[in-house]
Amino acid sequence: MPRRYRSLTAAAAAKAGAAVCDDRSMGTGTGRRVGRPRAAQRPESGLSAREELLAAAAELFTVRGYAATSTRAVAERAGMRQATMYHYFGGKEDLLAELLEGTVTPSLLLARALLADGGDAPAEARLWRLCRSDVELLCGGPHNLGSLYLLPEVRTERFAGFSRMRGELKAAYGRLLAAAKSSALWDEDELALRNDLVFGLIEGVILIHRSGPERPVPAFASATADAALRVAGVREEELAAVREAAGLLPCRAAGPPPGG
Amino acid sequence: MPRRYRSLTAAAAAKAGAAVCDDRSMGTGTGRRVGRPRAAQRPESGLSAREELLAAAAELFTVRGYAATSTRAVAERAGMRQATMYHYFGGKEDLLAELLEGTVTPSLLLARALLADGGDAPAEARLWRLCRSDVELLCGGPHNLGSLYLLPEVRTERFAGFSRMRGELKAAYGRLLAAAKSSALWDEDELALRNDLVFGLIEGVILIHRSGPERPVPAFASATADAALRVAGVREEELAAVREAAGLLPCRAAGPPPGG
DNA sequence: ATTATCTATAGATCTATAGATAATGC
DNA sequence: ATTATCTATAGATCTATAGATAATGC
Repeated sequence: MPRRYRSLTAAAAAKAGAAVCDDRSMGTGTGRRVGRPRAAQRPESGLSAREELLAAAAELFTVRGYAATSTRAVAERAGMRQATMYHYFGGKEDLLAELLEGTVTPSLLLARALLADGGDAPAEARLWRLCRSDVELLCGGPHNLGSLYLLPEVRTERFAGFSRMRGELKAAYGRLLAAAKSSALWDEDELALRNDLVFGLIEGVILIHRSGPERPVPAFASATADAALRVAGVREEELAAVREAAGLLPCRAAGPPPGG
Repeated sequence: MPRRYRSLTAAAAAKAGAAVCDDRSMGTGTGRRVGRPRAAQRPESGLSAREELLAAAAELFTVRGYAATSTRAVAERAGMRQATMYHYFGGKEDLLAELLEGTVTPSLLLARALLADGGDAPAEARLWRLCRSDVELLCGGPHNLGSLYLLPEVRTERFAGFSRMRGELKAAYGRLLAAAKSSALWDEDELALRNDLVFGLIEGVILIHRSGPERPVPAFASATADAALRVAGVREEELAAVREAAGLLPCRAAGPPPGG
């Protein structure tokens, strides 16, 4: 079974897979494809046209900016003419919505799993794991897709689905925080404050990471998870035990822990 | 002497003051102003035309997005026609550059002052103060100008001045961190890592703050500074002393400490 | 005379649709 | 017949400039 959601492109592929289950639209090696040939032919990328569009959008939206990227720029980077994009997506907003949901989905699934059946592991260890995975997923991809979270357009109704998912993710951080021993004496306000601080750290670090990309992502993600637990009030001398316990957590419902 | 840089508009005013020293272009109460009257008259705002443009740009760039905001939208929100904007600014980029530099300047000035003559206060206290002021300045204004830092356009040559200032600010965080006792045993890599984590926390918290604006900004800024010191490795039982020492630091070269 | 504004517009986009075309599938 | 693509384009922008105009200043 192939690893899912390993990179952002893979996440997009998994999402696309729901709509396109057979490989009619995938390149199958030879040029034998249904439909009029493209005007500008390029070597097979191995991606479906839909995936090529998402990959092009991911690059252009993060490098040039969403509003500054035209549908023509996306389509031509994906190897087709501007109008052809409308065969796959209703417009630029649909591309953005799919990219956003594709990046938050894996973190959200992990968060749900950690809340549901991580009963035996301490909440601190589960929080550490969620922090590390979140940073690893967003810093591990080729583009800084986390920066798209802040687009003004995302506040509009069109992206309510994504906003809801992101809110649920933040709430999961809050629930793990509330279950940690370090929060035993906090009132409701203090809990909400620490929730904002931990979530702000994770998102901020994801955004800033591009300034020092020479650091290996897994080590950076672990160090960020350490920092999040410090903000959560875990004491320095307890951190090693938390990391230890987090290493024993399963990745999802089944399967070996990654990086082990 | 008026307080400078208190709000973003004030910062813009101080900047504009360098070019326009007399108040020819300010409304003086009556409608007696040089030049053709505006087509759409509005009540006097008390701001110069230049400041009205900056204020309009701040609102529209943060709410709708930079690339999605037209020069026409900025000019008309400022109460003038689109072409008139070019009398004051070379284009949209000049507006953005001035907003960016106006927000980073006060933090940078404080950082320099804390590095230069904070010799008697411990580095931890100076770092705490810098963190608090940085959050207070950016969260205290009416718009989320911090989100403009992440615009793809800011990476271009046009904004090299701002990028340099922001780099200097980050370096100042790093120098205070290096001078703190908690960093005594760190190697160079660990120091760079903590620098990224602290800076990421501050910027991330600024960006995320809008989700819970019911919290008073000064308390939030202090709590964020606490969190930054936890990430810097300061132990829980030392935090109160750091806050105490930070409270004794002067605001700038002269003048009473604010909020005292 | 100087200044701040206006109106008008050329030229360059950009989005979304209509309708044609060149493949494969049956 | 179905599909994926193409070409062409209408209509709606948006930027930056040219040149006119309506105030005050001297």
